Amino acid sequence: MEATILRAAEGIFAEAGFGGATMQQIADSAGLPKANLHYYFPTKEALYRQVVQQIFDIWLHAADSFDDAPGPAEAIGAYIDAKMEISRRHPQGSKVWATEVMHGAPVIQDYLETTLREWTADRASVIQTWIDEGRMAPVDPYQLLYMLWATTQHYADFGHQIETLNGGRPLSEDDWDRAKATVRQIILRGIGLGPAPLPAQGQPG
Amino acid sequence: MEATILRAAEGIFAEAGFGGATMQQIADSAGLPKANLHYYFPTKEALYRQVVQQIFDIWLHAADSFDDAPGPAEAIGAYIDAKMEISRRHPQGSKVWATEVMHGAPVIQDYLETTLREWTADRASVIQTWIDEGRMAPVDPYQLLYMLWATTQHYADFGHQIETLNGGRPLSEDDWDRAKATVRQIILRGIGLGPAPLPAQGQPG
DNA sequence: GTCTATATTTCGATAGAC
DNA sequence: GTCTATCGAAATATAGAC
Repeated sequence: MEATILRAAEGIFAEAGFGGATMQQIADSAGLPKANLHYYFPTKEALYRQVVQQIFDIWLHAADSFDDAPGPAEAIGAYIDAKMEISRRHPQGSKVWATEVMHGAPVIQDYLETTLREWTADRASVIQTWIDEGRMAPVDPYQLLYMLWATTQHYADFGHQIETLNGGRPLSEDDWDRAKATVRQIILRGIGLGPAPLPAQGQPG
Repeated sequence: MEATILRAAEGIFAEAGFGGATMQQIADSAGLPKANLHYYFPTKEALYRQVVQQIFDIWLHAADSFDDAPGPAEAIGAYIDAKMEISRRHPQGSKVWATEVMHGAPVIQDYLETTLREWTADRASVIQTWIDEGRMAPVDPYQLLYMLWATTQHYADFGHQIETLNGGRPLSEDDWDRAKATVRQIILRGIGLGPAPLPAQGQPG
């Protein structure tokens, strides 16, 4: 029963944000009277907190793809694939997270300052080691991580815009494959792990 | 007077979203009685529409950097710089736009289907021409544009998260320079317009 | 044009029967 | 555990004096 409510709440919070969502909408979406929500979750904020926490856990699990790889190309490539797949399968959760952060993380600020900060520092350290060993191009590890998050989550958070630019149709299987491949290709080549660049050309002007 | 209200509204809408923002908050932020807002803007939605439209115009102006350049490296590099600068100077506007799109663009769907669709198709066509002429690596132009939007706007939309991971301090001048340089470097090298990749190495496993 | 006061609606949350 | 009915607070929007 909690799961039913959480699923409905995730969708409504993603569509309307915390302030815009109403308990009535969530109750209707879950097919329950409004009072039942308050039976399982004392307040609207408690329900919201659970929804955000769910998404945070999904993010953290994507780290496994990163940690289990032998080198930078495999690690970052697999991480991109994992994050893209999450954007595809849990777009609503990603939107709830994005909205929460954009509003200053009033509910999950403590997670940002503890779990996420440690997670990020650890991976940045691994990336720096690869750079020091000459296994990838020297780039700021934090900015690289931000780019990975930005590019992959964009397909969830801005999915509506992408769908509109795709002729109003959801991305097909092929569209998703092409998106994944392009992100992987540009990022990996961008950090020195791809094919050779084009030969220099004279540019007018 | 309209400008004062719009400036205050942008901040409140960015912090709380459309549903979470109240006319009272906007009035307080603007230093006006609530009734005056309704004198200049008939409804909350009309005020919100103006705020979103303002941001949309700022986005479109960033296209000048793209259009005025002689080739792909200059065009995309200048576009990244322009978009990063917008993220720095107008982070609230970017957040309002992001929230609007995440909620399904209920107010500006027509802009997505007309102006943005045409803008995107035009630039994708230019990129495809550069690819056909061998002036940059063959990548899906739409996915490249999405990556440019995602990476640059991330610094505005997720600015709070970045600031938290930056030790709770706003990005310094140097931080912004490093961010800009990293994004430019990775993207440009990622589309074949940078230095050579690292020599292939044996990877364990 | 600007303000105070208020009408009207809708929200989150609860009471209490079953 | 589940429902109907409702309370009290807060929201948008307006009326009307100045």
